[in-house]
Amino acid sequence: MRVGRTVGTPAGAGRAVPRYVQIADEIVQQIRAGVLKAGDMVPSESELVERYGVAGGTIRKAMVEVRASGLVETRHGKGSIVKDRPPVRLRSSDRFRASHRRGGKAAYLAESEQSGATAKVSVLYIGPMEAPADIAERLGVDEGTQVLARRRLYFRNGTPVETASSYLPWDVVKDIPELFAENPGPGGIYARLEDHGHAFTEFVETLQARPASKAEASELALSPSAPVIHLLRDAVTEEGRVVEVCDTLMAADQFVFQYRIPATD
Amino acid sequence: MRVGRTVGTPAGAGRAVPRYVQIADEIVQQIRAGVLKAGDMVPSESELVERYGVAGGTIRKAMVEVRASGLVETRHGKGSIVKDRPPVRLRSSDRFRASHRRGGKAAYLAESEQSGATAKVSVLYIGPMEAPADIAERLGVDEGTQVLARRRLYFRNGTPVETASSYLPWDVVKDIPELFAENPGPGGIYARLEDHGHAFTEFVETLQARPASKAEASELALSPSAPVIHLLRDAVTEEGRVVEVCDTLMAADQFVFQYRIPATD
DNA sequence: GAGTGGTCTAGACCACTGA
DNA sequence: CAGTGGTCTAGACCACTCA
Repeated sequence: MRVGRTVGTPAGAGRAVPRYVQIADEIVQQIRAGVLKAGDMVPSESELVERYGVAGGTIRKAMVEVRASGLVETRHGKGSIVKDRPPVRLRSSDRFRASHRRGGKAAYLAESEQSGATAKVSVLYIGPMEAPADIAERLGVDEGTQVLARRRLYFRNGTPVETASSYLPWDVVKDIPELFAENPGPGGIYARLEDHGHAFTEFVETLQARPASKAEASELALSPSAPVIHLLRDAVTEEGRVVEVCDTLMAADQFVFQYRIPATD
Repeated sequence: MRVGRTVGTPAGAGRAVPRYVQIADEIVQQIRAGVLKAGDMVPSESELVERYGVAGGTIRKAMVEVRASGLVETRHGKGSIVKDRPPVRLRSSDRFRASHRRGGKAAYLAESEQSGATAKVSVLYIGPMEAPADIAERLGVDEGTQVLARRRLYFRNGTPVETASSYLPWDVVKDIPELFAENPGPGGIYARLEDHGHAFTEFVETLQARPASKAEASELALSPSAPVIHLLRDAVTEEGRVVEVCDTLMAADQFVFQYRIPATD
């Protein structure tokens, strides 16, 4: 099949930056400049083919780039829509201050109020579960031991931004009925644990950033391989016991993390 | 042009998972399983075309996926090589313990020793610089004010993993000649600052993950849009003054962060 | 059912690498 | 120079969305 480069510009020719990158940049610029506003539809691929006078595959690659910028969300039979600019949320280590719990605010809602965004929590599952290996190790129990799992999905302005799974040893939770409820009451589950004599000394958070898997991307409505933050938090009591492990996965573009590290020994 | 689906499996047909994803997964599995070891070349694209009996474009897309996994590095006229598995480095907030500084170890080398990897630091620039806006704000000086900048590039096993830029107000550094040296001596620059009466109360770290820009990707030898961690650290003294801001950019696949958060108020 | 994105093919031409 | 990855085309067929 004799094609393409008989007419027009040379294919991979003396051009430094590929055509599809140029096109992607132009589209991204239009969004940043406000020519395309949040909620607007990006022109359809066939329309872009016409406008730029290139083949469909080229537009296709350009749109992959545009999606990678995170400014756009594409849905199959519909098209691409310019996303609301994610007003990032500060996730401060201060959210674990004991006074917040005594003040009756759960960490999540306490923060959302500050930034003035609509927050929603959807409970996916609360109940017994066999502890996965990594969680079991952190809780100091054997793999497969029954623990209480609390899986939630957090929304912000209607879009899912975070999945969180808490795991607690059964002997810790069995006498605390609130921990089996969707809403554990003022101050959240940490406040309930404190009510029952579990005094915390520290929380240990471990984070890692990596590209989202396909499954994670669809759950958080991200473009595949957009960065996500995987965070594991151990809640440690005075006895040195880990009474909760919280495993959360976040859309990286939605969060900024802040930690205050005491300089004294 | 009548094509493809006259023979073999249907194109986008009743198949749930696209062929290129299947192929990508197979290749990734081979790497994870050790069939392809670190340093091995992945078969060339034309070889894969033959082996899987698909068109070049399909293999091409599969390889994009494989690259996104971060297990492979592709170079133009050469091919794709299986990367050394990044032995991730734990970046613990404990590295700022005062006892480490008094013990004479700089934070970076103190940690590298633990994990037994070859570390190298390359100094890119040490000298005066006009403070960029965000840095100036954190230091509490006007934008454009002269500050001391210390730009370094950190290597691990020969590959660059982190760029770090420290900024210090000029009045703080002008009497501390060690801060102008490539090697500021035992305990690093924080130890020198303490020697000169700057007692630290805390360090505040702010992190965000995002895809690397093209420029950052090339500086850190990453595939473009691989995730990076952008970390800003303020060093706060007893007087409440920020005497250093450290701006670092890290290849996300090389680091795990750990923070201990005191539960008491 | 018209329109949109998603997958795939077959083939051309280019740029880079290394013997 | 031969071999490899990178860009591009033109066109087919599919699945999803929505009126």
